[in-house]
Amino acid sequence: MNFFNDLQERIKVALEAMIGDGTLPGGLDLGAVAVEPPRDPEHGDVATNCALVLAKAAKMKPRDIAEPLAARLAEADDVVSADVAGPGFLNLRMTDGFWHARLAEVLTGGTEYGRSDLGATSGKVNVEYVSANPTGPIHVGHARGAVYGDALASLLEFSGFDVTREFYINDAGAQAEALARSVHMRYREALGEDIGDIPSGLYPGEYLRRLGEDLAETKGDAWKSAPEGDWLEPIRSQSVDTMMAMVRGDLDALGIVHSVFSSEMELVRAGRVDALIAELLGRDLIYEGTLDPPKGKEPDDWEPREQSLFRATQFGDDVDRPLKKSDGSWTYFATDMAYHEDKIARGFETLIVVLGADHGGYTKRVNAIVEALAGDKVKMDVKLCQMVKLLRGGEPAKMSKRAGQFVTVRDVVDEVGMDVMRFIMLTRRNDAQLDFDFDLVMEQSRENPVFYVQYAHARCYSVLKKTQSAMPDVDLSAAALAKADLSRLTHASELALMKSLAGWPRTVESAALAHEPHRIAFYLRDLASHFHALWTKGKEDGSLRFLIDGDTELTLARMALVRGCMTGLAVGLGIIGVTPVEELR
RNA sequence: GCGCCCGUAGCUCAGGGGACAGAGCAGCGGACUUCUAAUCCGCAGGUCGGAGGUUCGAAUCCUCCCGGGCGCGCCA
Repeated sequence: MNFFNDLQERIKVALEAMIGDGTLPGGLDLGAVAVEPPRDPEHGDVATNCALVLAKAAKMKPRDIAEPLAARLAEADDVVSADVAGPGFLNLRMTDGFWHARLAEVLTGGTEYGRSDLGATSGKVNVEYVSANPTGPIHVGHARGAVYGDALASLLEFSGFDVTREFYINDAGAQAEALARSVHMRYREALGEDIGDIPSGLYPGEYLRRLGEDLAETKGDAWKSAPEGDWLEPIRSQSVDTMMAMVRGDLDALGIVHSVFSSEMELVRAGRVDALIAELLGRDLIYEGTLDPPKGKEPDDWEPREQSLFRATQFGDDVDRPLKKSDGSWTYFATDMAYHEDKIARGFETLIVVLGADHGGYTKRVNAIVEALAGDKVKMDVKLCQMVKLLRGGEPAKMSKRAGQFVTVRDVVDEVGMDVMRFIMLTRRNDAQLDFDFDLVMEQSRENPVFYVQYAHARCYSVLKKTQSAMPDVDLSAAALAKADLSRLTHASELALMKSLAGWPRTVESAALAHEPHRIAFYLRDLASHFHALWTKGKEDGSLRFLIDGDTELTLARMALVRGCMTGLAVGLGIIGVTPVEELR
């Protein structure tokens, strides 16, 4: 369906024919031949650099390759012209009929338009995202990674990859214990004790009060002054479960559902960390050694300590990494090694991990793990999402009503809605910082991309509805419109819209391969722009309106274009999880 | 000190080996009184942070420098 691929095939066939008749020497590598939209639409519809790429190996001037190739390609019925330009580019211009055929594909494709089997042979893909500590509600800072990961997973699925959406629960570390201690304090509080301020290092959030109260109800004062060893584990376990239920609820408010939740604690309990470390010891990838303190930022309490270290430097990391804390428990890194080993054992061939930018320093480490465990058999891609700056009235929004609290995803979704939250999070590349302006995102104007795109979709819906009531007898279903006489669509603005729609499969493919779902959001804004332009043309020139009294045939052709556009918008919005609304309030 | 990310129009950002570097906002000038008003068109705006290098060709790849962000054992 990606017509650039089809044309690439045609060009290769033509090149091979030229090799066959001696115009070109044999043995050329056609792999570097690119077929893509020219930067400047004035140059044509499709451009290829093949003459430039092949010139050296063929020992020919680019033009001597491009001109006979152009002559061959120009013979095709759907090619208007094939011109050699600039240093040796070959530009193709396609007939209107070619674009009409693309529009028909949109209509017959429907919600599947642009779906491909691109990833069918790539093996299983694991997308791990959010993976927030189960110690409280989801913070707005997590939302970007959540939306990014979710949209990326959808994008990959749409492109034929076998995708698993995974959440890693960090329930075995010090944070989970701090949660348990915090809940224990709330429990004592519920029993009437004056606990004063929650000590630093513990979680002061009000949301833990309820857990303390529940404990007081079920346990009475049994754990009130009992030693920590009696209650730490049961409270940890129970609190993590409660927090995870809350986290899932928060994610649900964002329209995000993971299919696999992996528990760090379960890996530890199943002995997976010990087993892996034994294996790595056997491979001499773990040794006893002492680390130097980091230069330039030496911690005050640094004590040289001989400990077990993983030879991460053999796999591109900057230093070897410790496996045990001084209290004997595993470091985060040690259990994460076991977690990645587990993912690999489950048969994933591509691992994508979405992290906040503040975890950037972890990238090399996790790459080192995967390389050590799977070599180049498993591809690892750590995606960092930069921070989101919340703005209100141009000023930084208050991140806290009071110290210790934070803006939750739930708060923001309640205020602006899921669609706005999701779309805005994809209006920047993941590695660029993002401003989230509460005033702007609620505005109904062109400046607000969510509104702009949804408005285009609503306009499509509206004009179809209007036409149906004006012409009750016509069939405006996609299947019927695909058979309309599309040759009536000849205006430059109509063709521009069809070309934009025809570019969708290529956009999806490239976004999927690059792991960049923001390209979908940018595409949608561009598609919407073409539609709005055509709409306004109809206001300036009555003959360009979609609904033409007395010319049912033309009206049907234009309805096909409108429905095609609506389909394109809906499919794209679907991938990023935004509702294609039928009307605006 | 070291590592990673970023530096593109006044502002916010696309483009990540190809042709004259694009869009939105802000500025200026127009169109549209409606198939839902919030839409559209045009003008103006640039040493792609700087300097070298690779290449037929560099905003894009490499090296160094400058500037900003993040991180740098027993947090995750």
